[in-house]
Amino acid sequence: MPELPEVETVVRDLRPLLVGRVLLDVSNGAKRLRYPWKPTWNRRIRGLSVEAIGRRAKFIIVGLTQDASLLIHLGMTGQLTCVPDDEIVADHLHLRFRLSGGFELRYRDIRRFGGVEFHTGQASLEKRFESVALGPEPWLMDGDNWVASLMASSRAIKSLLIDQSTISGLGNIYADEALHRAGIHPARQAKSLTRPESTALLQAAGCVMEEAIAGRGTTLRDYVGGSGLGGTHQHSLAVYGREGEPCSRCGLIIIRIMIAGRSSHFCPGCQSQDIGKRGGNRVLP
DNA sequence: ATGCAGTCCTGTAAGC
DNA sequence: TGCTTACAGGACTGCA
Repeated sequence: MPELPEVETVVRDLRPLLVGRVLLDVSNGAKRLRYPWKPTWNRRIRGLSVEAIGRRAKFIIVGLTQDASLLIHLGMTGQLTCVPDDEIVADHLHLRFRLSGGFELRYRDIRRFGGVEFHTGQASLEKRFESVALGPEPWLMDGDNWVASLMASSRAIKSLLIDQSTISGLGNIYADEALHRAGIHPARQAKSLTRPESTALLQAAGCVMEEAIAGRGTTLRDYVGGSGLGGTHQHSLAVYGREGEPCSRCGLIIIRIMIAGRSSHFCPGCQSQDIGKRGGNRVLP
């Protein structure tokens, strides 16, 4: 399930493989994606070449000549890879962009929660981003604005962390990891956090993401990077997916509860329900 | 306005 | 063994 670190890894992998290549053609499968590719785009991409590749939150932006771009979201199981065009074709492959030099940019997505869009002009792209109302990424979030957002919300802090309009890039895995690192119980009301706790949580979110990027992301099920290689950060997770195992910091057994319809993993020792208790203002390695 | 539950989708695993 | 059911969750819709 690609969150910010996985998307960043895909971008970094693809950059040397993709930049400078010309889009020759595209073929798309019959199954409808959440963000569907329109057949009218087929001829419009022909002859455009890749100038840059970047990322905003969990969206990948492939910058093309003539001010055009591809906007890609991987959803839950999306895979964007650049491979030689004779590479074996796997199931659930939805889009194949034929590239110069005998390569293909492939979009594969088992559960079809993602997709690829074509945009022309900066305005079209900006309008698209406005419609999803993305908050800042953790390391760009202003501390005072962050504290204010938390103080204004009676929601569970876990629910706020995965809400892309408040802060972008975190999903279920890294939200659980950030809460554990900051010593905050996921069910705490956002407005119950003290200022030091809020600040520690923001810092923890940034650290967790940076470490995950360094490990090429977390491969639990379907995620692979842009060259098809998986991540290694699953070996470094402190709480996510570790229900019933002892906490590496205090030894208590990690618990899983449901918050806002999502699994939330936490350590009852390190993450107290009580305000300011048990290391709420610490950021530990 | 706010926040929750439901929806989409398929593969995997648990349970009977 | 073979079926049914639950679960995984990013982003969106609809409802209270």
